Parts: sequence; structure tokens; C-alpha cells
Amino acid sequence: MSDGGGAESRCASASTWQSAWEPPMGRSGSVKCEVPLIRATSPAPGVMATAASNHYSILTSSASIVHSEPGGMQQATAYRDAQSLLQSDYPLQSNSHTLSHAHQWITALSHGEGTPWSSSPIGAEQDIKPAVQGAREEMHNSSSSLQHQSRPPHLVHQAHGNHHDARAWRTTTAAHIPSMATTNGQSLIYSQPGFGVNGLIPGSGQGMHHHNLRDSHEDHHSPHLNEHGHPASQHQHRPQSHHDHSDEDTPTSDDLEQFAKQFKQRRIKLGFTQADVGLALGTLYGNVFSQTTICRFEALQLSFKNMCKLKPLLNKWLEEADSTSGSPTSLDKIAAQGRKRKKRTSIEVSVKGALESHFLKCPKPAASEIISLADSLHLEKEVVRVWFCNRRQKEKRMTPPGGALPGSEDVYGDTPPHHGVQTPVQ
DNA sequence: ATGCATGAGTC
DNA sequence: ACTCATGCATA
Repeated sequence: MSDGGGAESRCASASTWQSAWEPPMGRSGSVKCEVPLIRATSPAPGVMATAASNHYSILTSSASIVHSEPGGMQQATAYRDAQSLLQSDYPLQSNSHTLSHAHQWITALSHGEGTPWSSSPIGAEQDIKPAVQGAREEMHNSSSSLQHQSRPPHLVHQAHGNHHDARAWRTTTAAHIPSMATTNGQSLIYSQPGFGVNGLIPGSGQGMHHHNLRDSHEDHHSPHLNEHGHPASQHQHRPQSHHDHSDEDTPTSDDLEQFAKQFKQRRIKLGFTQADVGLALGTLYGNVFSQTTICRFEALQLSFKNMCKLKPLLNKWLEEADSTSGSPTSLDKIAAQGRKRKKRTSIEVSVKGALESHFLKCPKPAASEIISLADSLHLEKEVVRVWFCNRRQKEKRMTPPGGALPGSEDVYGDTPPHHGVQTPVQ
């Protein structure tokens, strides 16, 4: 249903999914809040209807429904209110329309802190060179290690923490930064003092003030950057030339990287999980984010634009958290997720290999091709289609597989990584 | 941390 | 039908 409709040309597949999903328990009336929140300002022409027809509902649904949830319902209420108040305020990115191909993440590699992967041109869009890309697969070896977070007792939720350092894209700052005055992490963070302490405690749902912290950066990335390979050509936007805080203007890739690092460290020291942050952002700004998103932000696995969008929010949160670190805030979040979506399909390795091969040959197979491929692999057409979509998306932001990377682990618990500003290779 | 999935907005 | 932002579910 997600896509235009051509997708379900085969009835069979549609029904298959249905069975895969777990039937909603009569909460069909609920509304998925996240999308609406985010899109609040955008018109949403005739597509709105889809919202109601979601198969699964999400937390913060309409008032009446929330209670059926096993846990954290009370919070949900406050939370919901907060969101409704705020939602209209956040501008949102829908304006973008551009940046179709606009990744300026260039892998500069070279110096730095042990980025294993060497030059792998990522900028490519659809004309990816098979040769280069071929090497990388999902070779993630989660080298979990001791990551001990000293988190306050009241914040106990998920405590997983293996991470494999995934920062990969090393933007070559070299050329694009007119004057990088923003390289020191600290300054990046504290740009706007003076704040209350509300957003940090999702559970209490206290008052929340929203600002329009919206940095209007737009697609400065040139659309014609699709050329794979050369970095720094035109990639950096950056209207402004120098500033200590990169908060208000479009940050450079370097800024983002620095910030992400700092952010992660602080977050951990303060005892918050990525999920906590995601929820807190919702309380603060009306935009809830998942653990996944926070994680990806920290790992720099989002698109440049997306990173820019989130940075101000996280920056705010950081300020809040920092000033509140002493207070005993009762924290709890809504862990209620009412619905399930289609069961995640696990594609077998062999099948994956096949898909990989095809991807290398043709990253963007035609519908007919997808169908036949799906047929031969015994997969749903949609599964195959989605696989390709995700694959392409991954190509764009993928932090270089580098295969070998995870060797460098750092215990950010107490040891502040000296994020050496990697010298712009000018 | 990441794989597969959804859906709005575009092309 | 694709891209992009995002997230549930899972390894």
C-alpha cells in the first residue's frame, strides 16, 4: 500500500502480507500521530486518507484508545497534549523537494581517526559504479564491548550498547569550508542558553516551550552533484562564512560530525539512552523520534539535510539535559506500541546474495524485472522492491563498510574522545 | 546497531 | 514507482 498501487498488482502478495501482520485489536480508529505531527504544516492534498487506514496504530492515539495499552498510559496523555500544542509550530522539512541527489558526504578519508575505508565514492546516485560498491555488504560485526553507562537509576530502560563505531563518512571539509571557526565541539553545543527544564522528562509532561528553531537551510546542495567521485566540488553550501556556533546556519559536514560526537558523549554521561532523547524531543518540540533515528544521527547515518534538521533539536535537548543533570526527574516513557506492522522478512543469505548480484548489475530494476526476480527468489514482489529501495538508500548514506572498521572502539563513558579536528586538507 | 517497512512528497 | 525521512522489530 505504500506505493502507488502498482505494487499490489499481484493479489497474492497482498494477502500474504495480511496474514503476516498481526491483526489490530480493534484500534483501527486510532491515528498515527507521528506523521501528522511532522507534516502539520503541510497541506497534504488528498493523501490524507491514508493516515486513517493505517494497519497499525501507534502510541498517542486518540484519547479513548490509549488506555488499552499495557504500559505507560498516563504519560501518553500528557504527552499527547503536549504534542498537540506544539505540533503546529514546527515547520518541517516538507519544503525540500530538492535534494534528490544531493549528498555531499564525501568520503575524504585519509587522515582522521582510523577510518579504515579508503576512498569509496559515495556520492553516486543511480549511476553507481558496481565495481566500487560491490565490495561493501553488510559486514557489520558488532563488536560490542564494555560500554558502561553510568545512568541514574531512574532511567532504566533499555541498556543495550554495543555499537560499532560507524562514523564513516569523513567529509572532506577541505574545500568547502570558507572559514571553519566552528570546529571545536564545545562551542557548537551551547549556543542558546537560558532554558527551562521541561522537555527532559517525558513522563511529567510539563510545560513545554517551543521555539522555532528552525534553520532554514535548504538544498544548497547542487542537484548536479550526482557525479560520483569528486568531493568537494560544489558541495558545501554554507552561506555564512564564520561563526562560532553553527546552530543557526547550515552546518558543515564537519560541524555535524563534531556535534554528533559531542552529543553522544554527553548523552551517555548524563545517563540518557537514545530512546530517552527521542522522546524528550517530542516533549520539547512536538517531534518524537525513535531510538533508531537518534542512533543514526549519532552515527551520522542520515542524509545531510536530515542531520541539519535534527541538529538544532538535539542541541537544545543537550542544553536542557545539561542544566538539569542534577535534578531528580522522574522519567518514564511510553513504551507502548500497540500495533505491529508487517513482520520483518528475513531474507536468507543465499537470497541476499542473489539480490546483491542483481543490485550490482542494476541498482534500479524495472518493475517487470523485480517481478521476475521475486518470482525466482520466491519472494514477494514488494519485498524485493523494498529491498532495492533500501539498498539504494543505504548506498547513499552508508557509512563506508570498510569491512574492517570496528577495531577502534572507544569507551565514551568517561573518556572524552579528543575529537581532533581533522585538519582540513587544504 | 541495523534490516526491512511505511508513507508523504515527487518525478 | 522512486526518493527520503523514519521507525518497528530484531540481531
